[in-house]
Order: sequence, then C-alpha cells, then structure tokens
Amino acid sequence: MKKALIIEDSDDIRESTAEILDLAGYATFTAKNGKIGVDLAIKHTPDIILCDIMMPELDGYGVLYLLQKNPQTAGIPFIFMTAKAERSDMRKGMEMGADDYLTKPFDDVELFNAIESRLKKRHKPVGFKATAGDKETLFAELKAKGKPRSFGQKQIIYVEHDQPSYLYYVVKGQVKTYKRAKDGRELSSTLYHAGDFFGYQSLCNGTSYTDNAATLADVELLLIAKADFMDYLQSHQEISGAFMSMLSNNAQHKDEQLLRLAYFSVRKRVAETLVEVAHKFGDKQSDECTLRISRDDLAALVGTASETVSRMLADFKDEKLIEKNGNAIHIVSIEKLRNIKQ
Amino acid sequence: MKKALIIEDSDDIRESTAEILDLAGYATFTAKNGKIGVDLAIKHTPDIILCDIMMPELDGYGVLYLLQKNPQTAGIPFIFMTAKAERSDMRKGMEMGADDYLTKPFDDVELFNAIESRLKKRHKPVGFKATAGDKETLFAELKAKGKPRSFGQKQIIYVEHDQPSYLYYVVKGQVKTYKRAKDGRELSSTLYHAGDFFGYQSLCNGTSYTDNAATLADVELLLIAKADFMDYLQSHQEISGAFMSMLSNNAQHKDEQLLRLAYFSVRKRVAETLVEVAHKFGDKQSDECTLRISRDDLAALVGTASETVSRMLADFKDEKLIEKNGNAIHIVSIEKLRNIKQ
DNA sequence: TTAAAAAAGTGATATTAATCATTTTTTTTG
DNA sequence: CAAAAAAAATGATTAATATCACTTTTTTAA
Repeated sequence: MKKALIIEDSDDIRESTAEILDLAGYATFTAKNGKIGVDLAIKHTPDIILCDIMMPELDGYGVLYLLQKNPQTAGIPFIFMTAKAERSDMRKGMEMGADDYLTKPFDDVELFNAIESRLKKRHKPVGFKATAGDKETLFAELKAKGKPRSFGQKQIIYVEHDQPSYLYYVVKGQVKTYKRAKDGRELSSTLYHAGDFFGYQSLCNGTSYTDNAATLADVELLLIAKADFMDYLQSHQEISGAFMSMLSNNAQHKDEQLLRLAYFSVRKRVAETLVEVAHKFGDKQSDECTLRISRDDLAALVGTASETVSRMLADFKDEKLIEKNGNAIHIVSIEKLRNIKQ
Repeated sequence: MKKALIIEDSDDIRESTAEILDLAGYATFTAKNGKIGVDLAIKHTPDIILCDIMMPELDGYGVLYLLQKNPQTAGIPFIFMTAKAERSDMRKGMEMGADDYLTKPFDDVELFNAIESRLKKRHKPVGFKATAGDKETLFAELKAKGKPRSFGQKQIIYVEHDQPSYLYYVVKGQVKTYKRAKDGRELSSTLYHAGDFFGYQSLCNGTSYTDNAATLADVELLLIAKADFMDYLQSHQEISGAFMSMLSNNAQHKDEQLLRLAYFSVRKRVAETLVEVAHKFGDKQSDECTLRISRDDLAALVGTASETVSRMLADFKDEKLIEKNGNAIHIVSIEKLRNIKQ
C-alpha cells in the first residue's frame, strides 16, 4: 500500500484531499503545517508528498528545500497544490525542484492522475538485466568518457593497497587480476578480455585495491575516471543494475572456483582452467583453440605449481586432448577437455 | 558537457533556443519534428530533452510516449515547451510523465532555470557509502516490508536451481550458504549472522540460485519479497549503493578464501576459519569465544575432510590454543590462533 | 646466427592430507 | 537412566601433488 503525505493548513482541503486518497487506496498521513510535514516525511518516508505553499510555521518552499537536503527524502515525488496560480509562482515551484504543480481548485481526477503519473515515473519498469545488444548502447556513453591507454606485456596496471581512481574497460588483449601469498605464490581469480570492465569491485565499496592487475599480452584499455563512473551509477539506474549483475556473476564464479579448489583434482582443475581460458581468448564457435599463455600464469589460475601444470599438459598431450607447438597450447577439443572426469 | 535535445518545428524558436543553450555551454542537438527527435534521442541519449507539442509527423505527446517506452531514454528529463497554455493541456502533458511544462513565450532565464533544476534533480548528490549509523535507518524501511519466519536447526532455506523469491535478513542465529560437489562434499562459502542480508546475489543478476542455504542453529529470518527489494533498489539510490558495497565485499572475501584454499596448509586454514567463525558467533571485544559448530560444518567451511578437522583441533588443544568441553570448542586466544604460521 | 637467458619439462623424493576402518565420546530418545 | 544413534576422534594406509634438482627447449638479444 502506497503512503501519501498531505501538508496543508486549511482543515477543509486537507481532510477532503485525504479522504479522496484514502478511498483510492493510499495510506494517508496529514500535517497542518510545514514543520509537522517535514517531521512526518522523515518518519514515514511516504511514496508521494502533496504540499501547499502558503502555510504558517514553514511554507511549502521551505518544506521542499528541507526534504531535498535530506538524502532519505530527496527522492520522494513532491507535488505542490496551491492557490498561487501566477506564472511566476508556478515557475518558482518547479525551479525549486517540485515534480508537479497543481493549482487550486482541482478535481479528484486531476489530483489522482497527478499522483499516479509521478508514482509511475518513479518506479520505472526498467529492465534490470540488459541483453547483450542493449548493453552495447547502455555502456557506449560510459565508455565515451574513458581515455585510451596502451600497455605492453606483463605490465602492472594496479597493485594492492593502491587507491582506485579508474574504472577499466578492456578494448584489446587480456588482463589478469591476482593476489599474492606471503611466500610469493600467485593466485589469479579472474581473467578479463575485450569487452570486460574491471576494477569496479574496489570502486563499489570505496576501499583500496585488495588485488593486483597486470596485462598478459599487449593490451588497450579505456580508463574511466572514478568520478564519472560514480556519477553514472547514481544517475543511471540501468548502469548500476548492470554492475550489480556483474558483481553477482563474479561472486557466483568465485563460488565455483572455491568448490573446485577445495575438492577437485589438479587434473580436473587444469582442464577446466584451459576451457575457461579458451573461452576468453578464442573464437566462441569453434571447438578448437590455440592459447599462448605461460605455465606460470596458468599455474596461478589453477592454484598449483607450474611443474604440476607442465605434467598435466604432458598427460593431456599423450591423450591427444591438446597439441603443443612451441610454447603455444593447441586444444584439439574443448568439449572433450570439459568432460574430463575427476 | 551536458547534451540537450530540442524538438521543435518552428525554425525560429528552434534556432533561438539552441543558441541560448549553446551559449550556456550545452552541446545542442535539434530536430524539426517528433520522428527525427526520437531518433536523435536514442542515438545521443541527451541529458535533457525540450519538446514542442504541436508538430508534424509525430507530436510531442507521441515523442514522450515513445521515449518512455524505451528503457534507454525513459529516464531523461523531458520538458514540454508549448503555446498550449490551457490548464487541461498542461495537465495532460504532466500526466503523461513530463518533468516540466513551459508555456510560450518564455524568456532565457525561465528556460535555463527549468533545465538546470531538472538536471540537478536527476543528479542528486546522494552519498554512496552509508555509515554504520545511517545503515540502520536506511534498511529499517526495507526490513519493515519483511515477514518474520523461524527455522529450526539444520533446516534448508533454499537449494540450487530454486527460483529466488525473497531477500533474507538474519534476525537471530546463523545461516550458511554452500555448494555441493558431485560426490556430495560440501563447501560453505559464507556464514551469515544477525544483521546480515543474504540471497541478494541471485536476485541481483536474475538467475536461479547457484548455491544452497541452510540454518546452523535456531534461526529467525525476515523474508522480504523480491518485488519489494527490486522496487527499493530502483528507487533508493542509497540502498542499491549499499548492496553493491555488500556484493563487492563478498567478492573480496571470496578472493581471500581462494588464495587460502590454493596455497595455505590445512592447519592454517582451520585456524583462520575458527577465527572467522568466532567473529560471527561471538562477542567482538573478547579474545575468547566458545563455538558450538559441528565438525562437518567446520570441514565444509575449511574445504577439507571432517577427520582432518578433528586432527587439527586435537593439535590445537595440545598446544593450548583451544579447549574442548563436550563438542563445544572454546578458543583460549583468538589472537594466537590468528597468528599461526603456515 | 649464436650465445645467453628464460621458460618449460622431467625424475626422484618428501610431505600433506584424504580415505577407510575402528574406537571413543556425545547426544538423543524411549 | 539406559540403550541406540549420531558425532567425533584416532590409527593405519594410500594417493596426490609439492618441492628440489636437473635437463631440455624456447625465446631473447647481442
């Protein structure tokens, strides 16, 4: 049930307006002056506020000003209902940030429609998940704010404890994020490739980085300033939804990695990692794929020693699952690799 | 630089309005009818749209309708500027969802103020991180929407592949989320206790659950309907910020777990898990803590066999780091346990 | 093109922790 | 309170994989 707050000094108008809204199915609160109105608004955080302008104690402009200052109430749709029908009055009300301006006398239908349209506007039926197609246009604007930058192989993009100042977008190449144990062993949690954003994890909770990021191959990035990103998050519902979705996906992926790391054999883990890397590096249609990745990087992704990776690759080669030319790994069948048991 | 789109059939008015905005520092796009206007709006996603009502091809109402249907443009502030000054015309425009209604003729200042106030309204300076104190009031409303429910020990709350329909809030007790490997071994990724929300991961990306949730002890939860949660996410910037922050923290925690699982000895992992569980179960000030947790649950959190946990606990007991009375584990010094090497 | 350096691979060995079997302890229930 | 059931602990054994030392291959740079 939607909550409506009516702030109006005239007992008649206040009561009759409240009655209309009660009948229309709203939970109605009323205040007979601005001061009480502000208190009620903060206490109940209604879904909509209707407010007169000329009132004792605190007038409608004052109410609007105070409510807009308070983050808790700033977003609540605010409609002036007033006898002040002059153009200049109306402009002042709208310029202060009201959402609608209803001049008295108004009829039930006008009132009701005004409320409904503001409620509808607020709760836009914006899809939360963007499809792949939408995503492109959705992010186009954000990406337009980024400045391009090129990195060579094995260059560090950020390290633990750095203060984050950019959101990164991968235009070309691959980037890994990793953590380092005290004894120097590395574990890569995620591999990013063209079309991925990264670095938003720390931006989203306002902490310094808890991991490191480095390039695998030659990489082209877009660096989007933290302020621009935060701006977009706050003003574009779709963008913040999309990033929430990414964060959730990451968390889900990490849960799977945890399960693997805990209970799967190294053989299975190497196989799954190869499949994942192939998916990031290669063409998605084909069942074959050639990877150029160092055994150290692979070991960091699997969470094992590089010698062990070498051994597993040798096994896979014997089993004709992969071929090796030079240091490149050619996967003969991604599907077979995926279906390796234990 | 903010982008403004002017949709107006009169060449004079269109050009002069554009000129005013250009001088005021906007990047201005113009369209001489509604059809072109809609195309430009979708192409450029301007920050504000000014639109006449009476136009050939497609009138202003049609433009507004089409733009509101499109999620990409639905949120852009939309101002009618029109000669239709009748009360009924104005009501119709506002009821359709316009953000302001400017009747011609208007002067530069009116136009400029109208635009500025709508832009300002959209980019509310809402703080992204809520402090601990704020959080309580921030979530109070959301929690008020939840219905309470009690669970006994070891009861299942949801399982993999279920369609999520609630956001959960822990009022009392502990809840674990876990994944199960094909051979039945469990790995718990997170332990939730009083004051925690859970279940938002799957809600946020719209997928079915990829993990299971079950109670450890007797638990009281608040079940907040998915629709209510989604509604809040979309309308309350602070809430969506808070949940993004939670998602990021979870991801960071999982990164740490991954590193541990990959390279730390079971001894170290059991010790760290005990410290974490103590933190969730016990009083935060004290360096001592008594835990009632089954060896199986502990093993699932560590990612090891329950026999191994028993052995480690026996070792810790010998080293006087813990005591055991019955099956309860009494940690003598959390600090010492935390500082165990390898 | 070749020498030097780096990366990858291999063999032997040690170690950790899983597994299975069994005993002991604790908890539950009639 | 006692018997039954469940949970926890322990011993013996085994399997997996990390480590170290060394060789081979590949890459880099003179």
